[in-house]
Amino acid sequence: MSITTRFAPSPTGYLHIGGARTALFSWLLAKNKGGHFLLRVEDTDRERSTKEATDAIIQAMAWLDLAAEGTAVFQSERFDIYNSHIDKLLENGHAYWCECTPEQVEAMREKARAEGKKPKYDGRCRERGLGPGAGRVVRFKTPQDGVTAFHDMVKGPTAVQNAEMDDMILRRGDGSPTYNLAVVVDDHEMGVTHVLRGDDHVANTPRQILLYQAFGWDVPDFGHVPMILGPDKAKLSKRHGALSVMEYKNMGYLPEALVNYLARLGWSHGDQEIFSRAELVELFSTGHLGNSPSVFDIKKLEWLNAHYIKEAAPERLAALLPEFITEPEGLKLDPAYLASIVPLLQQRAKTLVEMAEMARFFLLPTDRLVYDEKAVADQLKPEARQLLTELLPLYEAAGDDSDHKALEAATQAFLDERDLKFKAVAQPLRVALTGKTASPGLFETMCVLGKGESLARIKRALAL
RNA sequence: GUCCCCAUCGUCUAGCCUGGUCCAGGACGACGGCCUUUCACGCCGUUAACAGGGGUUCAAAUCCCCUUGGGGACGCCA
Repeated sequence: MSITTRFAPSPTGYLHIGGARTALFSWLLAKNKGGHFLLRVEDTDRERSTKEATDAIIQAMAWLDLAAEGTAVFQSERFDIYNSHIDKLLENGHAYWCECTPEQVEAMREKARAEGKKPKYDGRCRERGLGPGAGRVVRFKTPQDGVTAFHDMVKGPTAVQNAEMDDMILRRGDGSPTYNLAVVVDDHEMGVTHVLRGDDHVANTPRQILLYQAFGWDVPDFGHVPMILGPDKAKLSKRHGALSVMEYKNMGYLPEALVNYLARLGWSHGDQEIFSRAELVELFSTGHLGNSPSVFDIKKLEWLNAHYIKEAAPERLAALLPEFITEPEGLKLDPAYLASIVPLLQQRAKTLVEMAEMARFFLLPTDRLVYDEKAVADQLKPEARQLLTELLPLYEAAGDDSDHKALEAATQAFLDERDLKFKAVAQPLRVALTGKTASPGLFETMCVLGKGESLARIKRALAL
């Protein structure tokens, strides 16, 4: 039998790391079983939900390649459906009208807290047989004894005393449905068979199961994924830095690196660290989801990103690079040129931001190349200048399409004649070509720059 | 406060269900080395954990209990 999973974010902000991970796990669970993955936007709270957030979430999921099937379900468009279901519960005696005000309920909770008990609504309208009325809410008649149990896909057998739960509100005073009601109705109507969500929802699960039972519906399988923590082991939050998935995009991470990292955070398959998307789909199972919270480690993400940068096609990276280049005016940014630079940087850059910085000296026209003062002072001393001057005709004589090996051989021969070590010219030449003391291989760099540009740079350096 | 959950190297984790093959394996990081025209890559090595205490057992990281520590939930938010 085919399964259906879903991701159900609330559009009150961007897609954050934790949400992205549950979306990924839900997506993987569906794909692993050849099932369906759906998206539902939980925007019943009109105050806090925005169109921008909805778009941002969908965009982030697309970036991670976690697209859902069909079009998203918007809860805000389904209030009539929820209300008709609430009516059914009212009719079959599983729900009742309550006229207590928020203040009164708060007072009850305070009282319970003061007595050292769990703060709950005390059920005082439960048997009053009230009908509809302005400002009145509909509450669920939670069984007062017994246990609600379920088998969590991640945590295993789980049970909650019904007495721990109070009579939750299903319909607010303004007529809008609440989260638990809407979720149950939608999951049922969307045919959701497996619900994978954050740990913070565990307490909702028994309430929702009670609703399924009141409706007489099949209960889906539930799984609760532990949270992601910051380096201080507290819940991951803004003060830990980037939370939004798209911020990682902007920091130069590749989507496959983030996906691999997230997959491995809380899930494992033996000792394997690197997973292609196909492997993830094939190997994923909820049985190997961990059940303790994990700390987000940017260093490991960086390592994975470096790995995927090395593996990526240069053309793809070249296409992504321009948006990371600061002050691009007057820079040489044509795709073919960028694609020739990228292979020299793939072994060196951990992010596209770094790659863009490293690429900069390639992109600047000769007259705008920035020479590091200390590098010039240290490396372009008179003897070094003399050598570069003598080297110039050698490079001028080289063919336009000389490969880097030929250039290196020519340089080596020049040095051999003078009984000099390679080191005698390496750093001076590097500074002349790049303005810096650190760069990709000299001759590869010269080949990418081209003969004309390389010569011009050496000449400019000699004139400094 | 009440209820629930969790607990292996600094971090992610394997192992735990089905006790012995674990003086606990892998990876990231850190540190050291090799390679080397710089920076990187790569390669090699070092570092470092079963939270504590009781049981059960011939044998416990693995099972049970307690303690401690951490987290979550208790909304007319989702």
